[in-house]
Amino acid sequence: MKKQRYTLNDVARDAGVSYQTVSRVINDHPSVSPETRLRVQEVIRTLGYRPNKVAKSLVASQSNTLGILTFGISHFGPTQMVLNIERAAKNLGYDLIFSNVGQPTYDQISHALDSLSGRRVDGIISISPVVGIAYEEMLECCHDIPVVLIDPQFGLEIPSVIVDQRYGSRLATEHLIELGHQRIAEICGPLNWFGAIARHEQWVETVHQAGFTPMMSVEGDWSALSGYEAARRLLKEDSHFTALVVGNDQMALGACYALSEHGRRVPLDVSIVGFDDIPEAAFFQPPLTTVRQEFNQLGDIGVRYLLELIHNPDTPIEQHVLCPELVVRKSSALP
Amino acid sequence: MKKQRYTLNDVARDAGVSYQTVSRVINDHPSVSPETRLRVQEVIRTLGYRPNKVAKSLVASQSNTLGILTFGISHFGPTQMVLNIERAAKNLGYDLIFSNVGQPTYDQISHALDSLSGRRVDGIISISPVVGIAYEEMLECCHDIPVVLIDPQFGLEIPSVIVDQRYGSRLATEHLIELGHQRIAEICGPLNWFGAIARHEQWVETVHQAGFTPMMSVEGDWSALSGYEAARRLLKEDSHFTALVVGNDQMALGACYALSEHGRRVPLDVSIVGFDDIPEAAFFQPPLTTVRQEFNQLGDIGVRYLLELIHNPDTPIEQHVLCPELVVRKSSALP
DNA sequence: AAATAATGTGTGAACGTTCACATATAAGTT
DNA sequence: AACTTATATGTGAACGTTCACACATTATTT
Repeated sequence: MKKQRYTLNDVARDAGVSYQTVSRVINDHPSVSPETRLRVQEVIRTLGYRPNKVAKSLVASQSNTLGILTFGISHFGPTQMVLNIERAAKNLGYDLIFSNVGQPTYDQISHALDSLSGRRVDGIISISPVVGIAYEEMLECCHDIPVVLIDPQFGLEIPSVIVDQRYGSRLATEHLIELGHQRIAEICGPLNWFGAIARHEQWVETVHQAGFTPMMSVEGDWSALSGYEAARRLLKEDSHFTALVVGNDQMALGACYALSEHGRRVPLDVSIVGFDDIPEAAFFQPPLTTVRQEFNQLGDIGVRYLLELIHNPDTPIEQHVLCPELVVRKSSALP
Repeated sequence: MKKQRYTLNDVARDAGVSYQTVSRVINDHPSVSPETRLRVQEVIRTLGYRPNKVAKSLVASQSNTLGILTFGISHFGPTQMVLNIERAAKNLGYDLIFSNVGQPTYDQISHALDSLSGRRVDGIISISPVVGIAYEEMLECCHDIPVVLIDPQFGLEIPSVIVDQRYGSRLATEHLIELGHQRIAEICGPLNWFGAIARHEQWVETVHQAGFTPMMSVEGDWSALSGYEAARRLLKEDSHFTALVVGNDQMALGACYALSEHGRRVPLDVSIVGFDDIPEAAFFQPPLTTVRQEFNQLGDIGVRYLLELIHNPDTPIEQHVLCPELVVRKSSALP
């Protein structure tokens, strides 16, 4: 009943050669005569034989598999990156084992890494924008498997790819200041995210540098709902702002809604700048001025870097930095 | 330099037992004396030994791995499902190999399936809302690996989990008709998606059943941009509609934008109903009336069903059907 | 003509596990 | 005292590959 899985030996028997010859055919080894090669290929086709990659991995002690570790991919950025990483990996002959971690606790992370390490992945790419465990502890769990971090803390001596969040935040805030805004409030992302911290700190700094005082800042969780609630709190407690820097586009949407609920028009009464440039941002009402991050590139570069590390352990450790860019639309205007 | 990977034998040597005993300790086999067990566990800890799952898979000819096949997860639904499937699988001790297929062509799909099958995944869960290859061909590629389809065509004798799209579409259209709308247009999803087809057909049917004639229908690609463009075409070519059924929430956002650009107010001049209930939909302006789909449940049920099929091949083949539900907000009103 | 090189093919071992046994000791039963 | 049963441990084989060789055969050089 159960359909038999064929092996090298089955093919070898049918083709009248040894298993080694079949192996050579599969791996495109040159020293096989054209006739034999053809005959073997024919048998492979008729039998529907597929090489067992598990066995291959065992003997080669490399799996042609990459592990990807994420900390919640419900957000736009991580999702995009997972997709791009998968594509980049597939193009280079690697499969992807996907592991998401609900809470960035030591236990959960080390368990996930153990699992990947047990599967003998050749490398791990970790989308770790969250304050979780120290990189050293992470490496500990991975033993000698190379790891590339995406979007971790800025300035670490770790193989990683990051977006210059401070630069992006400065772009957003300076844009508002140049328009003439002086009373700028903020809705920031969860402050256990490196990116959220960096943007928040830079917002404070940029406002100060312009000679003004930062107004109130409320923390959201990236969701539109939290943006809505944050904006309501802002309106209640420190409502004289004329501009609002928001940690991502979804929260900006929620904030817009809260503002219009209170009769504050965007951008006439309040200017708003978001972050990410999700595809929908251009169709918000009004279309959202935002800071674009090239998530696709992040993923691509990350995979490429990881493969370099795998194939040559002496690849220098560095932090690839990408620059975000300001996209001006209609949600920001003169005060 | 290269850190040695330890094996059963290394642990056995250090603990002064045979490799088999170590194996027993790892697999919680009962017949190991408490002292020996403790001693072995101690050695495992100090050595930092991790069992090689590749070797285990080889001998057990099962990998504790599930393959997940997607056809573009940039959309909200698939993304949610991948996350949930991963969580459900992890809870049950399975890892996930993630494979995304750019274009649903036979070559790409069969290549992806070959790859999964070569990795000896125990089962495959395919988020296949797209007219791709026939299920029979798919099974062909998978040999005897169980497959569960998520969101495929309705009414097939295939292990699958689907949302009753026709029911959802009827909900949306009837809601508009009950409000008094007679001239209802549509922006549908790409018509190579089963869900888009079902919703479209049901829209036509429901409008007819009410005694009216369906107005123009334009096809989008699920993106807000395509919704915008579709609405503009609608406004240009058949503009007397008072209501609009849109294939998903993103396109609805784009459509709203196009309408307000043309001075048509939502819902005063045109009512709009979307699909999906993405978390942002409640914060559109106006908040979007939409049909909610429980993507989380889809994933959960899919995994559970797949595992049943894996453990008991005689599990009856069925199509789990989930019902969507209408969420009425402010984008729909009396004409 | 003999020595060397290139080509095609086959053999044994290894990768790190688990499975099916075999064995040894201790404990319980007739 | 002799048989059965239970417990704890060890041994050989197997999973399906690849690697490092060894061995023919043919082609090329000296």
